[in-house]
Amino acid sequence: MRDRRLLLQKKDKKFSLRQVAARIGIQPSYLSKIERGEQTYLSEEKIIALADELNEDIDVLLALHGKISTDIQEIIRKRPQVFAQLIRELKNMPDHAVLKIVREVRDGDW
Amino acid sequence: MRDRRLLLQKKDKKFSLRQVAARIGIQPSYLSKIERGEQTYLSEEKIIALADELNEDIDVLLALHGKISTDIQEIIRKRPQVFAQLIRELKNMPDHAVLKIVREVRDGDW
DNA sequence: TAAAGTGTGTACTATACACTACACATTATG
DNA sequence: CATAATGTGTAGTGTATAGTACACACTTTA
Repeated sequence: MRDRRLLLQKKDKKFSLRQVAARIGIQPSYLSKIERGEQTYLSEEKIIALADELNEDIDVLLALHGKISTDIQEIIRKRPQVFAQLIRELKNMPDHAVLKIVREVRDGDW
Repeated sequence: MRDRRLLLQKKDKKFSLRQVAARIGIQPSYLSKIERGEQTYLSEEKIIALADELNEDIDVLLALHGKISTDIQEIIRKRPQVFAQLIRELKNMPDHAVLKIVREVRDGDW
C-alpha cells in the first residue's frame, strides 16, 4: 500500500500520507502504522475509502486486512449450506475454471 | 436451538442445559442466554462443539450467530477477486442451480 | 529563513466480543 | 422430605478491535 501511494504521490502532492489520511478520515500516525504493517486494525468503511483513494480493488484490500466484504458475508449467511459446499468444492480449482463458471452464469446458460 | 435440545432431552437426560454447557465448555447461565436469544456471542470453537452435540449443521449454526467458518473465509481471502465475483454472481440464483454447479465440479466436468 | 508540510513515536481511549463466578428459585428424585 | 439437578439473573473480567491526541524531527516552499 505504501508503494502504491508513493507512486501516486510523485504525480500529485495530494497523495501525501497526511492528506490521504485526512480524506479517509483517520489520523496520519495511524495510517503510517498501517502502511508499515504494524499490527493495527482498519474498519471496512475506512478500507473501502482507502481503496477508492488508491484505485485499488476493494475485495483485495479487505483481504489484505483479513476481512471479507459484508455484502459477500450476507450472501453466504443466508444460504450457508449451499455456499459452504460450493466454496469448499472450488478451493483447489484454478482461477480460470472458477471464472469460467462466473462467465457461464452471467451469460445465463443456466 | 432451545427446541432442538429439548427434543433430545426427552429421550436422554444428558441433554439438560447444564450438561450440554459442561460438555461444550461454557457456563450454564451463558448457554441459557444464548438459547433465549439474548445478545451474546459464542466463539467458532464453541459453536462447532454445540453443533456436534445437537447434530446440527455447523455452517448453519455459525450463520445463525452471524459467522462464517474460518476455512471458508481463508479460501475467499486467498483469491478475493475470483470468489467475490463468483459469489455476487450467484446471489440470486436458486439453490438447485448452485448445487448443480457443485455436482458438476465434483464430477470433474471441468 | 520562517512557515508550512512531511512521516513517525508514544500514550491513551472506547466499544465489541467472549466469556466466568456465583447466587437464586424451582422442580425432580431417592 | 432432604438433596440433587434444573434453568436463570446479575455483576464482573480479559482480550480484540478501531481508533484519537499530540509531540517530535526533518524537509520543502515562499
